[in-house]
Amino acid sequence: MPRKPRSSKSPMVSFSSKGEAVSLKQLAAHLNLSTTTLSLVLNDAPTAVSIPQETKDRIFSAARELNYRPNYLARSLRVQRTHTFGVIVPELSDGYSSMVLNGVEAVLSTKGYFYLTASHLHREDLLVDLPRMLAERQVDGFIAVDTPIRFEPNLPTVNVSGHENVPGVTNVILNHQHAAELGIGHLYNLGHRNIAVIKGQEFSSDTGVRFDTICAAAAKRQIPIDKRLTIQLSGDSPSPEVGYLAMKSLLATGEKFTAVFAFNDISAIGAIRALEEMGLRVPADVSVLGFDDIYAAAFHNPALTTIRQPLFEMGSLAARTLLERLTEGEDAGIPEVLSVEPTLIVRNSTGRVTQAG
Amino acid sequence: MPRKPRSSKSPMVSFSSKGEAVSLKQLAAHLNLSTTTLSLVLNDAPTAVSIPQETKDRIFSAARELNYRPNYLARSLRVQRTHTFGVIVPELSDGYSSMVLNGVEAVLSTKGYFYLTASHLHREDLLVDLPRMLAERQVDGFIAVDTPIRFEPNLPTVNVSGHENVPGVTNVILNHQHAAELGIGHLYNLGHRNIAVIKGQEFSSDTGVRFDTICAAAAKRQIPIDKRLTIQLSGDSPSPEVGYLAMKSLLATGEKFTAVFAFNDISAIGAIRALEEMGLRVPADVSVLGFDDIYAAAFHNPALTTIRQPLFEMGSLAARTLLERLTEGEDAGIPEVLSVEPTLIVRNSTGRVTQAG
DNA sequence: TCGTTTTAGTAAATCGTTTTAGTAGCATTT
DNA sequence: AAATGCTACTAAAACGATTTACTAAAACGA
Repeated sequence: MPRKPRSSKSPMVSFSSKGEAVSLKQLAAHLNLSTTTLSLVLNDAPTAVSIPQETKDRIFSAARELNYRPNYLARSLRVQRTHTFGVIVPELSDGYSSMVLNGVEAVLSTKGYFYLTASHLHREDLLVDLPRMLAERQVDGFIAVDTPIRFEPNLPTVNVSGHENVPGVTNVILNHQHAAELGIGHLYNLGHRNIAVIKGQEFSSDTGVRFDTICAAAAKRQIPIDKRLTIQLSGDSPSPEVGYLAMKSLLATGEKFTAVFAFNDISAIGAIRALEEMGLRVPADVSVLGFDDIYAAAFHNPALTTIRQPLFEMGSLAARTLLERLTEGEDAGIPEVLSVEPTLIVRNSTGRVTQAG
Repeated sequence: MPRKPRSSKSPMVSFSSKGEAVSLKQLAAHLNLSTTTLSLVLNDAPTAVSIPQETKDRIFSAARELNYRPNYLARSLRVQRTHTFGVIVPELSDGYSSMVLNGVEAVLSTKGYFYLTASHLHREDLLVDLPRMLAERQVDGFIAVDTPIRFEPNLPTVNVSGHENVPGVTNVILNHQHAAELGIGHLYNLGHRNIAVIKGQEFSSDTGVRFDTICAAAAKRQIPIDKRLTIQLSGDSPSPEVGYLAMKSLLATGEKFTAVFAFNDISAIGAIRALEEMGLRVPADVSVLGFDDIYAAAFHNPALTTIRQPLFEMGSLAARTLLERLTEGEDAGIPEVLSVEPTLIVRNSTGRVTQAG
């Protein structure tokens, strides 16, 4: 039985080779085949073995000629998978998130995945709304970066630098104890005994462990961290200013110290600025130790000695883990914690202690 | 005619309040209403005036109770709009792109839009493949950042720092002439007459204009840029190293100069490192002028004098423009060029010339 | 009382795919 | 000659919304 005439589309060459998108249905009409056949052939489905090569070639060349582009929306709706992740970060331009994202993207791009980015800016409302909105867009999973989990993780989730123990969430974390050992050990070996510590902002998920492990490493060496030499960052600007202000206020107390263990490179840079403004040279008078090893660290003046976090690797590990959880299924149990190792990078912002503080 | 029995779903209270997603169909069955009615009410369609408030309330509260979440995929497929943009950048962690993205996101998040990010890494294949893949995912438009357009822009496109004249593409660009005037003017006023220039990498879209406008501004002041004092960045690392290497090789030539106009802050920082390694003080012996005003610029040592590009604003302008092109329709004609103004930020890396170079 | 309008909805088509369950025709067994 | 198996396909039902084009009943107007 002949199909009902399709408004005479078939014989026309119709679409210009560089024209608008043509749908599978149009392509099928053009070829006098069913969309079923086209779909099977184009996706190289197992069933397609019975389709003769000649037909396949016809389909392929027509697809090329009419510039057929599958509509991912329709496909995703049908197969219930979007090949898209939702990535939630505090902020984009802090140097930290973008390094992690780089690692995420390096992995995803090789697997045909894309990701939607959303910044929560430390706002509680966004911490619950963004995941919901991303879920409505049917992302296959979440990657959170330094972000508290304020949502029911009913989708596979990996949190980079997450310290909460949420069922269903895999945490990718630095070996903080090792990091503290490296940092305090380095300063200790240089002769420092009065070490100031710049704590992270309250909202940063690393703040707690970072400080605790540093205190433990110091106590272990009989040089407990003095409360009066501890100062906390405040304000959520991603600029060194927060470190600058923190150091200013520490200096104002008049307490003596020969070294500073900063929460991150950004605040270390700010702290150095404050120290130099007071006429203190780095590292001659005060050593400053950073954390993270962002690009700027190596080229700061003085070049920053720092504890390197492998941010790119943490991002790619997060992405690989999420992909695995998706393809392997969760039956095998989901990993709770994946740990990566820090490295001490010695540059010029730390030095041997000269006179007692 | 009664609908065929639906495996007895209707009377059960079924889904737990915090359960899996329920579809509109299920919600409708639960309420003994049609999906049509629900859709009209939930979307507050004009037709819904005839639905009594009582029914509306029933729908709203059931939606809340059963935790109804519209499936954006299905909706987008139907309405042919995804409220999603594709954003194409060279690389994420160069400090530049992420600032622009920040601006983009600030605007999009208030409008219910999301975006997919893709990095082309200056690879020709990705420059043509990524836009196609994003188009298959039915993005509503493109925002490109410092990216050559290697695709038929059959979707509304805005290019930040684009200098090609592609029909259908709106370019958001800095007023380069003004920028060059500010920079050269500043150095000239400080007494500099022998100014070295660090050109950008070949792949950067600003490289050409930046250099030409600088030369023009210098020529206008009778101090034409000497070819032997011009050096070009090479390599696509986003670290200051490229600037360091460039300055090293310039210094190796033995040519004399009292100031350097760098392509951007990153390369300025690298150049300063190279200069200081040679025992030249900045700014006492050589002034260094940066470009962009990334976060690190203010806290570098010495703090960078630089030409500020309003990157955040460029991103948000791009996003606003794209949204407008979408809602207004293209009938009114599309803007070809939107220009933003640079600012001179004077800090400590430039100073009055002391002895003739 | 008859015709019209309003009210309160609904059935079915649609978006562009994938996938399940066939089927018609031919060749090969038994 | 009936049964079986292959080959080369296809019809129709998903996926989960939106939207067009209705309709039955009630209210209203003359």
